[in-house]
Amino acid sequence: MDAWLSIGDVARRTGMATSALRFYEREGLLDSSRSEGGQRRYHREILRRVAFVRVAQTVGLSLDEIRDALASLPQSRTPTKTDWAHVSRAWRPRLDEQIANLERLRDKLSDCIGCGCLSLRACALYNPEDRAAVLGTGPRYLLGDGPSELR
Amino acid sequence: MDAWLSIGDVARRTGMATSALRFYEREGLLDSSRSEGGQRRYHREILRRVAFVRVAQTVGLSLDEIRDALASLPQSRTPTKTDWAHVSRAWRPRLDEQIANLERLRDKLSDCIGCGCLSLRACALYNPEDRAAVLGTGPRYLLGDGPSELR
DNA sequence: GTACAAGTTAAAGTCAACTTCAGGTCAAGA
DNA sequence: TCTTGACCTGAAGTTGACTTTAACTTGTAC
Repeated sequence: MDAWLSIGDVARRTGMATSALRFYEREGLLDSSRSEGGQRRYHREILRRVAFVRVAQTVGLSLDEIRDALASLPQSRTPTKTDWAHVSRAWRPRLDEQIANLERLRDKLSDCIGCGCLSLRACALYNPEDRAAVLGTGPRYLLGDGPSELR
Repeated sequence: MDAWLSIGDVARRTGMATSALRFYEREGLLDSSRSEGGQRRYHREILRRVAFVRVAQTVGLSLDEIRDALASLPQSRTPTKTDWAHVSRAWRPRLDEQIANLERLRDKLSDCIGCGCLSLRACALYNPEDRAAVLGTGPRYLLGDGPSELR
């Protein structure tokens, strides 16, 4: 029972594809040491880090934003639960805002379906401020389309 | 004051780029007749159709889904307000579900930030069912990044 | 000691929804 | 008539987050 994890181990335990783990490393989100032969060897701490990335994506952060968030963690020591809690606290208002946007959209929609207008600027729905109330740039996953092991 | 609209007219009046209008036509979302010289000539009805597409996108439908929705409109006659209202009525439960997903995510997040866990499957947040609660595949627009005229 | 699963890389491919480009043609006002 | 802006097409490019492929190397179980 070795102390390190191979990339396959991490993939199995996080549900990520190995290609995604390598990609995250290239993107500076993850780090690894290497075996003599050049294969990746991970510390268990990596599991929490991957979990953080996954959850952050679910909340709607881009990999760039996640990288920044990870960079704000203490470099000198292994992050504690408190450290993780601290960085993820910023997500809450973000979610609140997304919810509020959707609710406004829903309410307008109720009005506009009633009148059947949908007529460009006359209609409150046809408003660029509301665009991307729902969508953003982010992971391509749809429901039920996550990493294979969890499917 | 001609009865038809050129692609530029439609672009100005809907806020879409002409390239997007041509793209939608290739994708079977819009239709046009042609001038003698081969330029697109649109009926005023196109404006409502474009509005429908835009609003449907805001709600989170893919162009594929929008095409299907448009196909369900009466073919033989020009759609009435009631027809439009009918197809867009299906959006409401969709929005409700998106909002519910986000709210569940937010509540879990509150719990999990409290405990600072974020520890893979032990944590309620690390759950593929919740993936893409926030995001979907859709337009690349971000807030303030809509068609140029409306910017 | 050997087979074979698991790992390595760089580069190219995927997807959705468009935009941009190159190289032309059309149409409307002076 | 001429000029110039608007329009045409097909093909290639863009973005983010990955996956796939090809060609090769490592590590481990028997």
